[in-house]
Amino acid sequence: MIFTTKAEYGVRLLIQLGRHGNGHPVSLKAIAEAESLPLAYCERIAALLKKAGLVASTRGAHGGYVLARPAEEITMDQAVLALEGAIAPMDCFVDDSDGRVQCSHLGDSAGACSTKLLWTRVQMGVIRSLQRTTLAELVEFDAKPAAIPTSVSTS
Amino acid sequence: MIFTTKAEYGVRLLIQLGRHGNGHPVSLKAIAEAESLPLAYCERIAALLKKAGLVASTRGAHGGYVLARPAEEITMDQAVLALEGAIAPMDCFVDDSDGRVQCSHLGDSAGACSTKLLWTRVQMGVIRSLQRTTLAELVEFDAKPAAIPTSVSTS
DNA sequence: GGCAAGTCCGACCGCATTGGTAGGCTTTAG
DNA sequence: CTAAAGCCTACCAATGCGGTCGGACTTGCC
Repeated sequence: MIFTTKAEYGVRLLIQLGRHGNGHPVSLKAIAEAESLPLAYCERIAALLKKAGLVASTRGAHGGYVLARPAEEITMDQAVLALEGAIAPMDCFVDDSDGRVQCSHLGDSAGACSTKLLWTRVQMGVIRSLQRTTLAELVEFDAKPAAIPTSVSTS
Repeated sequence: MIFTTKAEYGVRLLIQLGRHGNGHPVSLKAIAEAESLPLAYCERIAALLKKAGLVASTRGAHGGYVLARPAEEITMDQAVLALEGAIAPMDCFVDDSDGRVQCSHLGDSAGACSTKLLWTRVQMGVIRSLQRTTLAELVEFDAKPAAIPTSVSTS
């Protein structure tokens, strides 16, 4: 059970955009170098974020990307949904509208998914955790990493 | 972000064992037929559950599997951990002892994982959702599926 | 106008994992 | 002794992921 690197890179990308909170855009090349990520791969990820309306782009020379909204209004469930396609704990869950997904097993009377209850709870746990985290929070955490006692010790 | 079918099948398997709550063991063949799952694959999954001490097996004719503990004491985080290997939202999280996993990126001073905060929260959300669900609950849900209003409507 | 710096877009590729199968062993009730 | 069951190892096809390449198109700037 893991998110792919799309989510990881995409969130990192958003954080970088949040740090350079000026008006003028930041090029992907600069971000890719700062995070040491492959540029071509970042392009595809940025496309996902743009399609979801989280970032805006200006083309041509001195172009680049900007956050389409203030970092406080960007919650991580929007980001991960855009990057990962869906937030479902099991592949029998199919997208319904957006974010909210449901089990798509044969609903024929008896039986159904007995595991549906479990995966639905897990899904809600994930989505709520993501919703509670804003981009602004991550940007701030990135700025002063030593301040917060997260009980996650890096050996 | 999905669990594999190991988790799905494994939980289904546990539920079946919970339903036949008698003393004498149930053969995998019976369960595989009841859930229409490939038998050989179920064997490997049952091995995972056994290694984790969730089920006990008796070999030979009329043998099979039994829950090693009462269904009320089996929480889903134990099950999923046994089946899936680890409960980590990102593959840069490496297993620490069991269940609790941590980011294993280069901890060299500046930077570190700025996304660590996010994935840690998600991980906690998943684990808490799993811990709150016992096998007994799923068995009961399986018995009377119409009684609980889960807001998950099967169209 | 031309050039360089950017975003965009599609095709392609190696690799690891997943889901599943096959076959053969060992154990044990009847 | 035999059939029913657990066990165990090796194998295999398909999928998706991470990543690359090449080429468009746009645009500021000299």
